[in-house]
Amino acid sequence: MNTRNTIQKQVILNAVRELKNHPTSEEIYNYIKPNFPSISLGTVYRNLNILSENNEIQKISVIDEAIRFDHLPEDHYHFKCTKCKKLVDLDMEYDTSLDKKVAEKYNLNIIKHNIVFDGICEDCK
Amino acid sequence: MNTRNTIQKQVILNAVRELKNHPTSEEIYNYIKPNFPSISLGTVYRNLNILSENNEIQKISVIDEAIRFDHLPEDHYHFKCTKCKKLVDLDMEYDTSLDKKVAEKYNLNIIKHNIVFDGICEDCK
DNA sequence: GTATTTGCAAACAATTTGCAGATAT
DNA sequence: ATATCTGCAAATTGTTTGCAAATAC
Repeated sequence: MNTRNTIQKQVILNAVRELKNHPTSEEIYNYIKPNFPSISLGTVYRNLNILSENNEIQKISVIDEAIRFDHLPEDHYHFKCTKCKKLVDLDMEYDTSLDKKVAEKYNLNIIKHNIVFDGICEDCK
Repeated sequence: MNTRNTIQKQVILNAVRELKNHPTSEEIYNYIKPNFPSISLGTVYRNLNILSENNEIQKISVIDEAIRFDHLPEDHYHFKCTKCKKLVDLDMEYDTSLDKKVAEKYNLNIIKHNIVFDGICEDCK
């Protein structure tokens, strides 16, 4: 947590926030590069990991794709179009009762849950 | 779908079923190797992809880990221990009303959803 | 008989890492 | 002043692929 506030880190966090829709590390790098040509891909990877460990952004893993990053730090659900592969944040209430239910039924300490809906988006219908 | 029934494919499917707890490709390869020394890792990867395309097994992607394989072909929920990284099938009903709710609210064709609960398992408490 | 699959090795893609110099505190 | 971070390149990890020989149908 002893993490310094470098220009690179700020630029990377801004990029994730500006791109919004779950970019990969590579996409973030390409977005930044024109305005900050000296930045290196390694630095992007390192900072994305730090930012997600510090819960400023979230990592999302998608089957057969590179890791994606979500600018929203709080828990929420996602929709993924199986055709165009687009990933979308869903604006619906996080259901804490699910965590409680599973915790009781299986005697586990539940921290949170994630839901990903698969289907076809409006554009691909 | 024009897929031949080779010994390798049978052995690989059996391995996933016997290992049960969501092995990686590498783990499946290592499990098979002693009894079938000529098998190659490439063949394991190829067949795991074919088997999951044919819905005989499922792919699961876990953050910061290799793809894992689930011997259960039908939809179900998972628990992941954030300490020991163990992934567990949860025996609870699949909630189709969630799919309906999202489909209506966002005007999407929903095929299915996945839920992964994060927390600490009994062994790690 | 022939199209698919295999084993092998090389290629590829995504991510991490070691290091010497630069920078934040 | 010094511990952390950067850029760079090389290394590592997970996975795919091209090819000639083997095999399923």
